[in-house]
Amino acid sequence: MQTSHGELVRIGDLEIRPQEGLVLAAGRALVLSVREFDLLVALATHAGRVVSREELYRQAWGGTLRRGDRSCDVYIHKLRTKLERALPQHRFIHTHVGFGYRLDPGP
Amino acid sequence: MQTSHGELVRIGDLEIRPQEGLVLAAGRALVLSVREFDLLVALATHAGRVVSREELYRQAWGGTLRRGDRSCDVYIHKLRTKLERALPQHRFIHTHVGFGYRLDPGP
DNA sequence: GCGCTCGTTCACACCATCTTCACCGCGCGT
DNA sequence: ACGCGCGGTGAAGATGGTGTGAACGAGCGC
Repeated sequence: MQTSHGELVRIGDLEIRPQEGLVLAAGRALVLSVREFDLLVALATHAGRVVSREELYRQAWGGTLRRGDRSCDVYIHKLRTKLERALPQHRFIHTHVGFGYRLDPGP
Repeated sequence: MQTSHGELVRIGDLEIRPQEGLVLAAGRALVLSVREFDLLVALATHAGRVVSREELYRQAWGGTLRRGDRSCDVYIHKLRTKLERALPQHRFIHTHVGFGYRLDPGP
């Protein structure tokens, strides 16, 4: 997938710069792998809304999510870990069982 | 049942987004299970009118409601609980004994 | 080759959900 | 008062979805 589209995005204390492949958490740079970054961008472009795994996979991986493929879940976990370490006071990625995930800066 | 059809629906302070499986109560995301969500959508598509259990079951579960099946009642209760917690000043789901339920934003 | 990161896949644990059951109270007719 | 139908409510058990750590191999730079 292309990671170079879109403009600067702000989600709470998160600042995503798709053009540069850079994420700032409260001003500090977050070290993300390509997949992690693409997944975050996919979530961010639908911020506040619930996004299905299928959609996330399309955007971050490209192609169709095969049934049984857990890559998406695993990377959600990796993202959560890094976001939580960077901004412990927030909860960004919310699970909606049976629907997907939602990016939203919680208290 | 399909949960992906239909446009945005507003019932009082409730905002239902069938496409996403998301419900906003006064702007805040409401966490609903798939069944709860489908049931709410079923009620919402007939908002203001009394809907029979049979009809609700058809829409939210698919298939025919067997006599003795209380699933519908149980999930009405779960929905009520969550709606009441989110918007205590409203009473959304009204029981019409012998007929069914009606979704309506009360004071 | 060696060490490293990354992406994928697997296995297992855990938790939300769904169904069903039991029991309760209420209203109604007898 | 009694029985009965109806709906409210809590809980148990089964199921399935999700969280999470680890193993594995590919690729890359040294």
